[in-house]
Amino acid sequence: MRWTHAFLPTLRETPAEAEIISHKLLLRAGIVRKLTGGLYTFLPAGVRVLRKIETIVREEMNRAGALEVLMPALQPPEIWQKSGRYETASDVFFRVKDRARKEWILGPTHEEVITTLVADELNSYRQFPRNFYQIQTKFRDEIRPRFGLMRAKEFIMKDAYSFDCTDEAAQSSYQKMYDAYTRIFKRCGLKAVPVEADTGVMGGKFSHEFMVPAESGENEVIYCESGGYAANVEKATCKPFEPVGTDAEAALEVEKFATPGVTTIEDLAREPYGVAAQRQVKTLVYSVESKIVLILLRGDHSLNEAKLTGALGTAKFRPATGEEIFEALKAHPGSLGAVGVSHLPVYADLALRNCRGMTTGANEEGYHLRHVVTARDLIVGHWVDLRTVKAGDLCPVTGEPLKVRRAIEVGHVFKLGTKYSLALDALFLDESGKQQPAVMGCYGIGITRTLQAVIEQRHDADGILWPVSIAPYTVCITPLSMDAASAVCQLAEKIYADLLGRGVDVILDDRNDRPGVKFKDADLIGFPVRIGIGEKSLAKGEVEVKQRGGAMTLVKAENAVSAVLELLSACE
RNA sequence: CGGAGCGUAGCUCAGCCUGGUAGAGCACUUGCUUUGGGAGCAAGACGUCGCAGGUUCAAAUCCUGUCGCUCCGACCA
Repeated sequence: MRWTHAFLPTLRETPAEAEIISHKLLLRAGIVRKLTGGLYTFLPAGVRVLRKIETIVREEMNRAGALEVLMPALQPPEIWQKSGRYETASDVFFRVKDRARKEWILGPTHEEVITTLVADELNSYRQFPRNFYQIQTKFRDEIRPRFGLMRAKEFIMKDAYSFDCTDEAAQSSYQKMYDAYTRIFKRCGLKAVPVEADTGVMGGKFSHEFMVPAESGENEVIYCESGGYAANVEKATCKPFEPVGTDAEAALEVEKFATPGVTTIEDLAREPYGVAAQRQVKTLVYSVESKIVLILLRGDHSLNEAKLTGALGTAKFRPATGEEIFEALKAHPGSLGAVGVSHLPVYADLALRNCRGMTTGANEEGYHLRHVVTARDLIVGHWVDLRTVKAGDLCPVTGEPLKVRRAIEVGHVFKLGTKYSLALDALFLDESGKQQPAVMGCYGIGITRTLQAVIEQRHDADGILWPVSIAPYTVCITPLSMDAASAVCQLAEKIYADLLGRGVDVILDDRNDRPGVKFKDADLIGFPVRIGIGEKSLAKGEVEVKQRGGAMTLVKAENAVSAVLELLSACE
């Protein structure tokens, strides 16, 4: 490609709309342009990167035995009603109506579609296992699109769906995808780490997210430096806490004491009371599908709503209002407690188990209760893990202190089980002639998000550092004169032709611009290798071969092509 | 949906407080010079100041409404 023929509109200044570095570089390097919030046009260079990522994904999916299909973006609401997600996922739907005023959904994902296909086409255990994948534009009515391609209304996703006859076979399908993902991100030049993840509204047994560590990431990952444990904060657990209190305290009776004006954990922790937060029981009141539920945590711990969703079996909950709380406990927030409460369901975090000498609200303004023994004084219906793990907690595997960092989710693998196959009748006859539901898994990669994540992870002060595998062009030739008669220009043309002949994605910067402009643009766009041809070095028969972000070497002009080919293969 | 900020040339922004002929830098066009890290000089083109009302002799500027964008939060496979 000749630069003058390519369309590479680089920006010297950063558009005001971009906040994070990858978003700024997407715009400055001429990869995308915004149409409106959450909707982007991919410019030619962006399309080239996108296609290369897709090619890597296709190669690895095919290698793992998956088969490519292409499903409609437009979906009928009926299949969503059948799966039960018409309600639970409705917030993300873009809906459209046809001329007969029938409603359609722009697909946010495709479990319902693929399961419908499988229900029709696969009827015998002999036809399994199967894994179908597609690369498709998905539509989600995000509450707040942000950071360019990171969270958009419309984005390109690779999703794969596996169907197996047994749980063990499904496990093996899951592992194949997990391994394929590891290879895909590596080939894209990304350091992505698999972490244990919450399954959320997808449902299912367990899942892993592939995370790219980045300050701008929207997720928090809890990890152990030993490498033995990593999980999304929504899912993360830690080594169990030792119960608070002593055997002597177990014998003390509950005692009400005056705490005028005390309404927070911090108030009670201060003098004159001096009750350490970990000695307190925090009482939260939630409205769960219109019913009031109490949630208890240690005073120094905080609630993890993802875990609460799992414990309750529904995501339809919210903190109760002041009126609801008063109606339920005849007390206001600040003095709440669960001692003696038997008329409401109580969910308590495991860290409270067998604690003694605890203090909690008395359900009476200005009073608290001390010497509370959780096993004796609380009527707990459900002991569950409800706590948000934080840095410094101990690793459940090694016992080392855990750390936390932010990350971008680029891939997610789920073991779904039979939720969708049962709902949408993806049944088959097993060897004994018995009808069984297919065991499913689903596996997503955000293609457009991956593109941006690469930039987020690979850049310097001058611009992007594309890996050879997905760079829009792998080699940029920068002649410092465009006088057609000059030796510089003629050599540049010769090397350009040679590299093209070798199948290299090469771009020749044939603009009649000053060298500074060419260097800045090449660095900004981030071609992995640049060949500089100028009169000075050419006088000695040499050209410059420079790796983006790396060293520059002088090579004999006649060896330039082989030197570049060698460099490219060393990069892969 | 709550909070904050911003909408003026293709881009970055000034002007607004204190109403009075629409500005700068970069980019663009033409010419000359320049040519190893975003050149210089000269000439030129580019705007219904987001939109709609209102106040006023007069509105980019003041008031009201509205739309859009960005950030924070809630939310989110």
